[in-house]
Amino acid sequence: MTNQLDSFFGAMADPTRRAVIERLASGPASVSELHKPHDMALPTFLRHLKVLEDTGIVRSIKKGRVRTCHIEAGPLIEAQGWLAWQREIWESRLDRLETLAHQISKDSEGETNDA
Amino acid sequence: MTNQLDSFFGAMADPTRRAVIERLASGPASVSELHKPHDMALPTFLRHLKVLEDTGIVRSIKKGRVRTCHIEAGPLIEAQGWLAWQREIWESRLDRLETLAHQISKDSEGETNDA
DNA sequence: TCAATAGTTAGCATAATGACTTACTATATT
DNA sequence: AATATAGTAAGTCATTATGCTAACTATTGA
Repeated sequence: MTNQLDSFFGAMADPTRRAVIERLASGPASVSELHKPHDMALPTFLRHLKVLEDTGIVRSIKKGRVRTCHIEAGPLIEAQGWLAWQREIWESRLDRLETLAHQISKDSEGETNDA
Repeated sequence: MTNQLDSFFGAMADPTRRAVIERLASGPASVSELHKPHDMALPTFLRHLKVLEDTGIVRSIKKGRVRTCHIEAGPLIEAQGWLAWQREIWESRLDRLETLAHQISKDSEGETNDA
C-alpha cells in the first residue's frame, strides 16, 4: 500500500479490526480485553492489532506485562474528510447528473445494464 | 468480504479505485476515458471497475459499444456515517481519556512503546 | 464490406492477507 | 522458587487480490 488513505481504508476493510475500533472508541483496553470477544487465536488477533498500529489508528503502551491500546483520531478524521470532499463534489453536480440521466433514459432504448 | 462496510472500505483501499471515484465525482465517464490516465492494461483496469460496481459505488449503462459509468452516493454516505459515529463516541470521551493519560504517564516510569 | 474502436473473457503468475500451531519471553502471584 | 498470566515470534498453509497476455465479440465509420 502506498499512502495514508490506502492503509487506512485497508485497515478498516476487516470486520475484526472495525470491531476493535468500535471498542476502543469508548475507551482504552488491554490486548486480552480486546481479544476476548473474538473467536480467533491470539497471535492472529495480534496481527490485526499490528495492522491498526502500523496505520497509526491505534497506539499502545506496555506497562509490565500488559499492553494498553487506545485510538488515535487523526487518520479517522482524514478519511472522513476525503469522503466528505468526494461527496461535496458529487452533490454540487446533482443537477447536471439529473439532466444527463434524462438524456440517457431518453436516448437508450435497448441499453444493457449488466457486467 | 462479508458486509457492506467491508466491501466499501476494501474498494477504497486501492489508489486506482479512489482515483476513479475522484474522477466520477465530477461527472460520468466511459470506461476508456476512466482508463486513460492509468498506466495499466485495460482488462486489469476493468477488474478495478468491477470491484467498484460489485460494491455498488459505481453504476453503469452500456449504449452501443460504450459503457458509461457514474457514482452511486449511498455507500459513500454510509461509510462516512460510520466514521462520524466512531469519532463522536471517541470525542465524547476526550476528558476521560485525558484523565487516563495523566494516570498512565504518572504510573509508568519504565514502560515500553514499541511493537 | 472491411477496418477500427470499445469492451469483454479466459487463463496464468505472483504477492499479499488471514488463519493456524508451536514454542518462547517477561512479568506477576502464591 | 514454581506456576500462571500476558503477550511475542516463527513458520506453515489456503485464499484472495492484482497484474499480465492473448484471443474474442459487438458496434461504428469509411
